[in-house]
Amino acid sequence: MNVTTRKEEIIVVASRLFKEKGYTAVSMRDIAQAMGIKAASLYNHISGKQELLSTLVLRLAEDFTLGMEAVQQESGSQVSKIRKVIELHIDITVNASEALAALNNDWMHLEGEDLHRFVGMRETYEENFRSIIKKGIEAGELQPHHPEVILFSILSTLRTLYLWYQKRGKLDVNVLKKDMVAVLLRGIV
Amino acid sequence: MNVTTRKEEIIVVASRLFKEKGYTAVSMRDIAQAMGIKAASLYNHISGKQELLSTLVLRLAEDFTLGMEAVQQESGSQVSKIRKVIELHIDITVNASEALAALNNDWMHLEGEDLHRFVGMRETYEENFRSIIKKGIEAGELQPHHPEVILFSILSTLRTLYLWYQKRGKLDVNVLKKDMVAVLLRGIV
DNA sequence: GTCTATAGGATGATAGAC
DNA sequence: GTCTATCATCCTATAGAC
Repeated sequence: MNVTTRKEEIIVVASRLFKEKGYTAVSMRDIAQAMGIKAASLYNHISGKQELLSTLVLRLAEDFTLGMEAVQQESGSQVSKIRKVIELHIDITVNASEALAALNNDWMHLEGEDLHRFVGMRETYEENFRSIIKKGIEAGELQPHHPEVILFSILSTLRTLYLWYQKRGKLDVNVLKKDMVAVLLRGIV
Repeated sequence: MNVTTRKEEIIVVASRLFKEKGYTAVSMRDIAQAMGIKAASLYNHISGKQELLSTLVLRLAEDFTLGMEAVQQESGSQVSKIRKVIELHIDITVNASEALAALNNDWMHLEGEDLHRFVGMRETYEENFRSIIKKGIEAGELQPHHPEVILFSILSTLRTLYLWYQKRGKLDVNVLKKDMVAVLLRGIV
């Protein structure tokens, strides 16, 4: 049985093209050609180009939001929560590396309420992460560096993992999680 | 005296707009409007939109290439070379944070020989960095993690620093260097 | 150095036939 | 569900006046 609708096919093809050239540089004709149909036919399945972007970005943003909420409700140490966040990013990267490009690079082309919702979700996510780091410093679990530097250095690595995972992605996911946690938490020296 | 030519003004304005919306989403009309002139007038100073992109990207790529060559010729430990590379990225970020967006996100819109040159420079840069890390592991200066994980985690943080520097950039550059080196080398735990 | 006017083509999207 | 035909608009770039 085929559980993949035509609409979902279009979204998958679009995410691949968006990753390669960016949302603005991809035309509806490009997407249609990659599917072997004409551009006009796309509009039988989707309302327009914007819907493709907002579907890709908001879906993923919700995954991150739900994942972070789950981590926040755990009872372990702050370091174990950070480890869970790292694993969350790796899991999402492995499952949706194409769509992550849109989330990272093309979110600013969202319009109206979609843009507003995304920015809100991203801010909440960062604030939750920041809170874990601050508590970790207070509890003496983390080095007393500037919390923003810690937050940024971890988050920037995790956010761009998708760029690197496909190219060098021969590593087993569990090995990757183990090494990434070690490098990000304990450094390299 | 005014050392800023009209052409340089256009490049600066374009880099700001490219950072905000991406190369493809910025029109010549946008750039002209931001300068208070008409689009056609831009062509008296530049050959076209492509020239703006290739100037921004290749200029910076050369800065990184020269900086890396200087680091490679130093005589210190591998860790001290990594520290120098981190400082190189921070210096360039502070001086050209707008243009870094084009280098990171829009290099794929370069054409012909410019694209080829950029990709070559980037590969050489990564190869040099990888070589420092491998020597560091061999010499026992660095933890024996997968070299690619170390390379990626440092480089992804440094490459996206420009996104974060402007927002939270109240930190003194020397404090930032110190904290960034500490976090990237020694971790946070 | 900037303007108006415009060429020549690409773009997102719709209407209506099959 | 896909097609052809088309619209209205936007795009980069050029020509030529001032």
